Amino acid sequence: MLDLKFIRENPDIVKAAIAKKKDFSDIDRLLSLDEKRRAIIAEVEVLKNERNMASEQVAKLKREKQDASELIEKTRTTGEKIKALDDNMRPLDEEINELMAKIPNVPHASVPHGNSAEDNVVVAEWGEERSFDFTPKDHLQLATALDIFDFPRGAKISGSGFPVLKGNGAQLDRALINFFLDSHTVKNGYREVFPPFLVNSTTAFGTGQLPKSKDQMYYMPEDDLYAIPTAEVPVTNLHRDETFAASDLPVKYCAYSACFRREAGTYGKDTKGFLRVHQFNKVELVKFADPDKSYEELETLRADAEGILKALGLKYRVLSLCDADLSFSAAKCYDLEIWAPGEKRWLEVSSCSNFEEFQSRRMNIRYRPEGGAKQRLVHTLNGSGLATARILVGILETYQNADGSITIPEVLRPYMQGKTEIR
RNA sequence: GGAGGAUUAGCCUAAUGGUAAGGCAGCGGUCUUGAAAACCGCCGGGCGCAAGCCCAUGCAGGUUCGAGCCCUGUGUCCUCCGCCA
Repeated sequence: MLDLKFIRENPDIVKAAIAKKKDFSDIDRLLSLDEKRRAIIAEVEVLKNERNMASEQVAKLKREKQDASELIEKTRTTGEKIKALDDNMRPLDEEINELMAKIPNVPHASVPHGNSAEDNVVVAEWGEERSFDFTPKDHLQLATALDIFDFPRGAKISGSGFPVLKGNGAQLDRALINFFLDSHTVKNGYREVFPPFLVNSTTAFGTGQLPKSKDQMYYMPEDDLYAIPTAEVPVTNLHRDETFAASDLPVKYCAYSACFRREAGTYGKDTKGFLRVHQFNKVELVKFADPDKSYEELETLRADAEGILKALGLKYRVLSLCDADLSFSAAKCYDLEIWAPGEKRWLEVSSCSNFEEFQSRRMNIRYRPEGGAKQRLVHTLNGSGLATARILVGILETYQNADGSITIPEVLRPYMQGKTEIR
């Protein structure tokens, strides 16, 4: 959520951001409602002051055992006027809140301009493309032959897009989760959290999934709970309605969770294998940062995610998303993409974003600066570190051998009882 | 699922229907070689240059001149019963 005052003072900046993100929020409508609302507030505050003073007089008269009935009668009409004005204001408040909740974040100045994902800028590339002396297969062919993924049975028990991992595939997935968590907790200084996978609507609102992306989450109406699309949602909400001391910052968490996504509207896209599924495993990194240092924190967050890819020896590149491709809540975002030699394409495996105050305003997460100054909103950041599904694709395709076996990357072997290959 | 109880600021705790008191923690200062103690100030939010005004006792309504307090609905937590890995 943006600051209404900021919108009032910078309507053109906000309108430009809305246009870029192909959003339809009506800022003129918002500002006209805001103006009406503020006029009513000015009026009603005078009346409330009148009423408060009169009530105090009544109290005084009663204490002195004097008659107050005349003043009470006079004040009755003031109360009625206040009620009428409050009633007028309620629909304004509601519509303002609704509009505010749907206005996207404004891109940071360092974000490249563009019109679509085509205009994202490659800011870094790492690793050599592996050369093959045979024709590399794609992950689905490899996994099917090794019997480590089972899509048909996943479809039988849940539906399409719910893969079953088996044998070495299940173990490899678990190895990745543990490797990610160990890397971030031991080397990178994140505190591990294991969050609930179902969250209430207030929580889903806090990180920005509600109201706009309601249809992308699985919802359990009996209990009014949502299945989390990412651990970002519960972990960022850990500190909702809390205030940090400045010396606490940055606060860094990593969390494993299963992630559930309806992927409504994407049918027909990436239908093959493990590329786009309704349930997958992910280790998420979340930071709460001093607003003056959040862009440095974004760089280290990105470096922490990149470190995993380097350790796994996967060729990757980093994109700085252009303003048109930025998500609803993000002010700036880097995507990490690995090269999949079987698919012969780049696969997004991580998004590292700075949300600035956009989420912390929704969640009321503050900190008190050094010297006891007034509380300020913190900046929140998060990034995948990483998702296992597409990493599995990258590993199978990159480390495949001519006979269809897979060499296990060295860093994962301790997590797989020292095995060196899957066959 | 049923029955009770609780809910006030970071924490703890007050307030015959009369306009949120106090303590702890924290921050700033005085004092000190340094620290502690002691003392002074600040310590929910918004608007305002300021004086000040408005809002705030889980949330939403209602009654009232006036609601932390009374009424209705609801959220959350705790305890007990039932069921259960």
